[in-house]
Amino acid sequence: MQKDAFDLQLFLPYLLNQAAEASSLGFARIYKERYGLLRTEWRVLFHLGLYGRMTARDIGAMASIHKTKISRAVQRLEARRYLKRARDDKDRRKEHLELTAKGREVYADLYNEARSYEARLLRNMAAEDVTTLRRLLTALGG
Amino acid sequence: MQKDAFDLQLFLPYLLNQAAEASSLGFARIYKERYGLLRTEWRVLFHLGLYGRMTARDIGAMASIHKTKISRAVQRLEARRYLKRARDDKDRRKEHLELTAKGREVYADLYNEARSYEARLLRNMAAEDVTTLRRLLTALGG
DNA sequence: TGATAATAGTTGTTTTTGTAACCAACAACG
DNA sequence: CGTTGTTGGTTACAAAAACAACTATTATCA
Repeated sequence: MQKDAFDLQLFLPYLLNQAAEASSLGFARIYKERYGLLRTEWRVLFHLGLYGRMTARDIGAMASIHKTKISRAVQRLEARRYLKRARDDKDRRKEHLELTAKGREVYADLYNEARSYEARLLRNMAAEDVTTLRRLLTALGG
Repeated sequence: MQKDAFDLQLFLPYLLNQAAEASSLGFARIYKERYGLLRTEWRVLFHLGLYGRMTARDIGAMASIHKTKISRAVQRLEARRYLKRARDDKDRRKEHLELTAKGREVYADLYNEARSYEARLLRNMAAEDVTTLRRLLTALGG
């Protein structure tokens, strides 16, 4: 039919999804079981933990997450006292989000988990391959 | 704090998810808009198109899709007359699934779309990198 | 055999997500 | 100003996914 065979297992969007799902699973179990967090909540938490005070809009733009998802994640994180909101005085539409002490604790714990989890994931991969992988994924997904 | 900085954008599960989502989007639009298919439906269709007659269980095992998702995808594909079911005579729990002529047409069309879509995705990537990428993703996600 | 467990697949219910409509505050421009 | 458009964020409703419980059939093994 065609000279180079097409295998679904090699189709890039499919392959990426499989790899993403498989490699997210273990970490998801941690933040889910330990803190009852959802995927978007973990992401918002990490954005605030890593980059400090920012608005919902900025997180959305940076992570390509829809604003409704962020809105709900922020609500739940606030309900657990992981973050607090502060309206911007200049532009009263904006809300600056910031982790509380409790939120920073959770973040610090998950941060360590993330690092060791990733180390386990990449345990058997050559350092050069890891670099290449990151570069290519960034090109595809940025 | 720590010697090698941790950037969320480089955290592998995150990066993989971003790349997977971004690279699935365009193809999803095609099967969605053109045929009203859902993600799992497209996947089931492709399994049957590529590998021929198989059972729901086998598809699930091969693609790591939960059986309830497959069950519902099969229902919808059957309702559209894209596939037909046949009970196994030896083991009457099993159902062999097979594409109809109509299903094969849709498959053939999407097959071509998948190939050209992937080609566009990889347009700017060196052939060697593509090989490496597939190898690494397979190692992560298989 | 017959009781127990395992397998293939379906159905029902609850969570999450996606989409659209919405409100309030600000911007632009006549 | 004031009308029109845009932006940041929330809410409501519909679509989809996750999870658990279920039926029917076959396998296991005392």
